[in-house]
Amino acid sequence: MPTDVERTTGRRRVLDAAAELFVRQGYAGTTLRQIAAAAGIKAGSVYHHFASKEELFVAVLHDGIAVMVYAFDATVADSLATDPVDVRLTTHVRAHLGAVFEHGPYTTAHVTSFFNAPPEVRAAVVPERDGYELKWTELFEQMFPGVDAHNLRLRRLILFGAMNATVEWFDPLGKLPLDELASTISDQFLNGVTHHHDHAPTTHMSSTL
Amino acid sequence: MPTDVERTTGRRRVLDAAAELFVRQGYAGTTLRQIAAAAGIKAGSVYHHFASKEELFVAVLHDGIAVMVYAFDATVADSLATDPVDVRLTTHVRAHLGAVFEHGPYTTAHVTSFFNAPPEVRAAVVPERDGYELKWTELFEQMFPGVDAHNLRLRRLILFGAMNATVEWFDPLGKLPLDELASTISDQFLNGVTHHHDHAPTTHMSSTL
DNA sequence: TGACGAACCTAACAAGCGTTAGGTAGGTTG
DNA sequence: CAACCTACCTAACGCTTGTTAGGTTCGTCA
Repeated sequence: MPTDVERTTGRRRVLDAAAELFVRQGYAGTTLRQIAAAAGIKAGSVYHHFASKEELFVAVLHDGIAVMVYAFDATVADSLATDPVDVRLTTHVRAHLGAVFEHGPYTTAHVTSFFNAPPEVRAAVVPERDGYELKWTELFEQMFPGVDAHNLRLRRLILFGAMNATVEWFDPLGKLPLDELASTISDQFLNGVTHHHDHAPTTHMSSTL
Repeated sequence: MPTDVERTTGRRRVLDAAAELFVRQGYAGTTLRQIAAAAGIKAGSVYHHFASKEELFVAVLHDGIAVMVYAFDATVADSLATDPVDVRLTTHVRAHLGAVFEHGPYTTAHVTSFFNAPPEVRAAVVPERDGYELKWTELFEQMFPGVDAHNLRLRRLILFGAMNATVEWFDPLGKLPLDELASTISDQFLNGVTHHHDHAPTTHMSSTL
C-alpha cells in the first residue's frame, strides 16, 4: 500500500498520473510525455523513478492488485464465516467495487488495460492476479459447498465479469450509491432477476431512483 | 454482413487481419505494418481500401455491431414472445455469445478495444451501439414487466458484463460447449446460484466436466 | 564547509509511426 | 486497340516515440 513517504515523493505522483491515463487510453495509447506532463515533470525525468515504460506499467498493475487484495483481506477480518451467505457476498462485492472506485485509478487501470497489454507485461502480473482469484475461489467453496468445482469456477467468472464491467458505465459521483450497486450485484448473483428481493436500502434512498 | 464479393477482395482480408490484431493489442498497440503483413500486402496499400487507420478501426467496430444486431434479429424471428422466459433469454444469450465467438474477430475486437479507443472513434460508433442496447432494453421490458426501469437497466448491464467478459477467458475450442456456457449464464441471471437448476444439458455432456 | 544523493532538466538519439506520391501489372470495357 | 479501373508496390516524408547522456539544483548530514 502507498505509504505517506511515497505519497509526497515524485514517484507516487508519476504512478498516479500514469494509472489515470492508462485507464482511459490503455498502455500503448499513453505516452511517457503525457504521463510526465500530468505529473508535472519532463519525460526524461520519469527514468529517475522507473527503468522503462513497461516497468512503470507493471508497477501500476501491481498496485492495482495490491489494493484489491488489501480490500479483500480487510473484509475477511471483519465478516465471519458464520455470517449469512448473502451478507458475506455483499460485503465482498462491496470491497471489490470499493477497490475499483474508491482507491485511486490503480485497480481501474488494471481492469481496463490488462488484457490489451503486451504479453511480457501480463506475464509479470499473472501470479499476483492468480493469488487474488484464489482467495475468491476459496471463499466460493466455503459459501457454496454443494456446487462442483467447474460450475463454481464458471459462476465466479460470471460474477467477476459483472463486477469489473462496471468500470465502463458506473459513475461513483452519480446518483446510484456504491453500496446499492454492490447489493444489487450480490442479490442478482445469488437470487437472479426472477427471485430477486427488494433488499432494505440501508440509510440511503429507495431503489426506484 | 460480409457478402461473397467482399470476402474474396483484399478489403475484407485487411478487415479480418485488423480485427484479429485489434482484439489482442488494442487500437494504439496495433500498427498498420502489422495489419498489412497479416493481410499479405504492404502498409501503404492499406490506404487503397481505407482513408486512415482510424477509418479502418471504425469499420471493424461497425462490423462487430452488425454481427451482434444480425444475431439478435435472427433470434427474434425464431423465438416467439410466447416462449417461456428462460428459453427466450437463453436463446438471446446464445446469440450474443455466438456473435462473439463464432463470427470472426469483429465482435470480439469491439468488446475488447472499444473502451480504450480514442474519443473520436468511440463517438463514431456510439449510435449503432445504442441501437443494439435498445433491442435488449425492449426485450427486458417484455420479459420482466414488473421491474422498474432503473433496476432493469442495472440488471441488463450486469448481464452484459458477464457475457462480454467471457472473451477474456472462454476458449471456443475447449471442452466447455458454447451452448452450455450460454445456458449457465442465462440460468445464473434468472435464478442465481442459490436457486439454480441443473438445466437439461441438451445432447451434450453433463455439466460436471 | 563540503561531499553526496535525490529529483529534476535539456537536448538529443535511433527507431518506428501513420501517411503520401507516384508508379506498375493485369483485368475489363468502350 | 486504347482508355480505364482495381489492387497492389516502392520509397520516402515529417513526426512522435521510448530512451539516454550529461548537467543543474537543493536539501541532508558528517
